[in-house]
Amino acid sequence: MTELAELPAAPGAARTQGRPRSSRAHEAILEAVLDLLEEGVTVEALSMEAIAARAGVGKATIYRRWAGKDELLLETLIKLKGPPTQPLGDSVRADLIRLLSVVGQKDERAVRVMPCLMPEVSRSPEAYRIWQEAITEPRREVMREVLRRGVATGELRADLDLEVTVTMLISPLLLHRMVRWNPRLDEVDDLPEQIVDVVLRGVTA
Amino acid sequence: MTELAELPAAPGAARTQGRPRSSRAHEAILEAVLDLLEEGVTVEALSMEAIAARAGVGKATIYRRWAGKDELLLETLIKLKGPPTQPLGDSVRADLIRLLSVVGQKDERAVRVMPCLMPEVSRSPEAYRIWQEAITEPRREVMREVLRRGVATGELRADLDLEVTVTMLISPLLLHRMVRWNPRLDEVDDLPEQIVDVVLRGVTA
DNA sequence: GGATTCCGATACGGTTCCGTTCCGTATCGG
DNA sequence: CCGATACGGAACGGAACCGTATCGGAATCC
Repeated sequence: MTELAELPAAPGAARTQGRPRSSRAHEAILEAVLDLLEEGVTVEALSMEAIAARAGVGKATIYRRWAGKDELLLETLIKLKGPPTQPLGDSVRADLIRLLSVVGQKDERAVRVMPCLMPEVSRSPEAYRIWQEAITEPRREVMREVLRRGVATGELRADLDLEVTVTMLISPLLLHRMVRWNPRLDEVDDLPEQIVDVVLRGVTA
Repeated sequence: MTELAELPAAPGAARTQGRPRSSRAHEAILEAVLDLLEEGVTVEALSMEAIAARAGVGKATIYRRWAGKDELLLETLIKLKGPPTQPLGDSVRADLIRLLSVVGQKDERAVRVMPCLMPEVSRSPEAYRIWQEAITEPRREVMREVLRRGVATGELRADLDLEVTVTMLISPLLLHRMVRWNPRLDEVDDLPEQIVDVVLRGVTA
C-alpha cells in the first residue's frame, strides 16, 4: 500500500521509539471537524465516524490522539480562532471601524461554525466558559482598550460604561454576520462606519 | 386503563366517525418538544422517541398527526412565538425602552429555545425564511414604526437609516439575553434605557 | 535487521433512534 | 349497542454510531 510521505511529526511529542505520529493525519482530522461544522452539523450531531471518513483516516487514529469528542473539539476551536485583530492606534473612530470591519471577514469559516456551537455553549457551563475565555473576552478587551484611550484623551465621556458601549458596537455586526439576523442590512455596505458614528455621537464628551 | 377525560377535539378537524383525536395529546406533544428544546437539545438531536416519552404518548400518536419531525417542529415554533409586543404610543424613547425590555423577558422559554434553532436556521434556507417571516421581521417592523413616528415628528433625523437603527437597538439585547454574550452585562440593570439613550443621542435631529 | 509504534481499514457487540405495525382498551357518532 | 377511530404501549427490522480490537503494511529508532 502506498503510504503518503510523512511530515516530521508533531512537535513536543516525547516519543522515542517506533513510527512517529503523522502530523498530516493530525491536520486532516482537525480540518475535517471544521469542514463538517461549517456545513452545519451541530456539535451534538458530529460523529466520529463522519470525521474519520472525511479526514480519510481510521477511527483508531483519532482515538490515539484524543480521549473523545470533547477533547478533539477543544483543540479544533483553539485552532480556529487565532489572536484577535489589533488596533492600529489611529483615532478612536478609525480603530473601532477597523475592529468592527474584520468581524466575520477575517474568519469566514469561523462565522459559519459559530452558530453550530451555540446550543452547546448555552447548555454547558464548561463550554460557555471556554467560549468566553478563548473567543469573546479577548476581543472585547481589545475594544475596551481603544475606548479607554478615548476616555483618557477626553474624546469620550469620563463616565462611559465600557461594557455597554463595547456590546453596542459589536452586537449588530456579530448578529448580522453570524446569522444574518436582518437580511436588509445586506445592502448596507458601510455598516461598521454607521454604527461607530452613531455610538460615538451618543457617548462623546 | 384509566383514560384521561378528553377536551372537545381540535377545531377544524373534518372527522366524522370514530373516536376523535385527543387535543390533550396534541398539546402534550407540542409542549414536550418545547420542553426538550428548552433543555438544550438541538433540533438535529431531537428524537421522536424522546418527544413521545416526554409527552406520555405513543409514537404512533405523533405520526398520526405529523408526517415527520420537520412538520412537527414547524407547528411548535409557530405556537412558541405569539404576536410581538405593541408600543403604547408614548414618547419614542418610552416606546423603544418598552420594546427592548420585553426581549427575553416576556418569553423566557423562547429565549432558551432560540440558540438550539440557530444551526438549523443557518443551514437551511427554508428554516431561515420561516424564522425571518414568523419571528424576527414582525418584531423589527414594530420598532421601525416607532422610529418612523419619531422622524415624522422631527424628533429624529429625516435621513435616518431605519434598518441600521433597528439593528443597533435590538442586537445588544438579543445577544445578551439569548447567549449571554457578555456576562459582565448581568450587573447592568437598565440596559434598555442605556442603549436607547445612546442611540437616540446619536440619531437625534 | 529487529523492535516498536503508527497507519488505514474492517469488524465487533452494544446502544439509540427511525418509521411501522401490531396489541388491548377507550371514546366517539349513529 | 355497534362500527370506526384514537389511545398508550410494546415490538419490529433496519440504520447509524459508539469505543475497542485486530489486521497487514509502513516508518522510524536502536
